[in-house]
Amino acid sequence: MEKVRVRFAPSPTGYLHIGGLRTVLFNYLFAKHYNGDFILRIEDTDRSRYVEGAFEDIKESIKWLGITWDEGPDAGGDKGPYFQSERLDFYKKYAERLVNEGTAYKCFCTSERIQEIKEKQKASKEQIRYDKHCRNFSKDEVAKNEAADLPYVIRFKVSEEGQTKFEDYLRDEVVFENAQLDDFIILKTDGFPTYHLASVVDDHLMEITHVLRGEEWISSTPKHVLLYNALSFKMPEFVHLPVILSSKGGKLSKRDGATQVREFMEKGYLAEAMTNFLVLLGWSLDGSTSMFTMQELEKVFTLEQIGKNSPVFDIEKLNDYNGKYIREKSVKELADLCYPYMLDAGIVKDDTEGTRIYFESIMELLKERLVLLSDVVESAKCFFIDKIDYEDGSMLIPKKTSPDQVKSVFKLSLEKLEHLEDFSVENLENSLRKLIDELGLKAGQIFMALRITVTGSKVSPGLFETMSVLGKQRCMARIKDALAVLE
RNA sequence: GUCCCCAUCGUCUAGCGGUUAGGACAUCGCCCUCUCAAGGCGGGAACAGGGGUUCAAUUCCCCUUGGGGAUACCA
Repeated sequence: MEKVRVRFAPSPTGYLHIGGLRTVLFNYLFAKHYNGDFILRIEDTDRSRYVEGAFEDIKESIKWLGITWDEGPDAGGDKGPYFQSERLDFYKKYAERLVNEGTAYKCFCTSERIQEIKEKQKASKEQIRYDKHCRNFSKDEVAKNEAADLPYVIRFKVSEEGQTKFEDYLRDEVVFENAQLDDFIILKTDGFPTYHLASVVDDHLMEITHVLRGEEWISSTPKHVLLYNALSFKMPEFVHLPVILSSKGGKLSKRDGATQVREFMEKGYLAEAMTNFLVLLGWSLDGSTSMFTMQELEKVFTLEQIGKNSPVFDIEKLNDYNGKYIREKSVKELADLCYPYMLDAGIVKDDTEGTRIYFESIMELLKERLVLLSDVVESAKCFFIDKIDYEDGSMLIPKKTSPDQVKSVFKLSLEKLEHLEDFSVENLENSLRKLIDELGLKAGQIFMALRITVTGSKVSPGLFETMSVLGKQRCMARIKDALAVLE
């Protein structure tokens, strides 16, 4: 088997979409599985849609998963350049060759004229397509237009009969009637190629063996096939990956929440979770294995197990993965990952060793409870703030408990804690449980009152663990504060 | 409208003619328990419909329906 060479060819017209990242993953895994090359090529042939920063974002998003490209921007390679805007001569050469051979022609129609016929066709409910006005110009007519310096595009001359077919790896033969195809443009007025020409020429020149791309390309593949044949290029294997759908129907869009890779990074999704989630969107090993490392995936990933139905993006599942991978991290790793969120939120101001150590002890408690790294801000806040707002104090009184009972518990707790030298989880639990026994109260209620006192929330890690981490000073101060509010 | 693709629990999927149709997420119940998680145990939940082919169809073929995609001098 010849060496596998695949490419991911994004256009820098926006930040990388989550669906694009999946395409990257599939390409990469396929290449690595067969010891092949993964190439990154930038399809910047639409100057009007260029978005500043998109190129950087695409690179960063890919690298986030730990994926690198063997050839492409920054990596180099002997099939470059890897920006299509720097390869204009190639496209021009091939376009002209097609014109000379009579399989393409110059079209001098103005966009106004095209617009006009389109509207007419729309009104009479005809198929919308080019009317082939310039298709059969005589040499003289063409020469006259050229002499007049009229701007032109180059169109591919599609046969009016017959069919164009190709093999798609996932769905066998796909057939299109040529009559359905338009005389599509391959070179624009500005001398830039359209996607069709550019990708075919580049895939050939870069010796791409397999084209793994989104399913939305199926309907333009016959155009590519026509080009491959006209240019006598060897056809790559086509693998059209089903697109990721929204749970609300249709393509994944902003209305579904995050769609850009960047947003997931910022919210604190782990690359491991994203990789796992994404690879299982349309691929499965055996229907039961659900956690893979990148290395394992490289070993087991093959095309045979790719499904052909469009999967729905299920954020719940991604969240589940994220929680699982968070729990697999060491406390140290997790603390490093979470600390920037604390800094960003302004909850911790410094990055001293002391704060770090304190933060790690907090992470020990939060580890089991985080879904997103960014959740740390809300959960860890109470460990850093100076005062907790108890409002009018009513939040401190659990159901079926009187204010007096709470007050006496607080007072007695203070006494007990005062004498507690070692604020260990064990000591805290022993002494507080003993206190409740002595008073003949229900543990749940009292612990809840203390929890709210100490954390300001009804939800927290274990009370004794939390108090132990907070330390004697803070706990006592907060109970005193709470007591003051109740008095 | 036209063309193309797809079709197993709510979701991701296993299944590649004969299975009590399996797993995961979500959901529900129970256990653990100071709340919330995590964890453990258990429950409900699917072959879109109709024709064929076959001794036998979830599985192969056709139609219908449903969903998706494409219809640009965008990729």
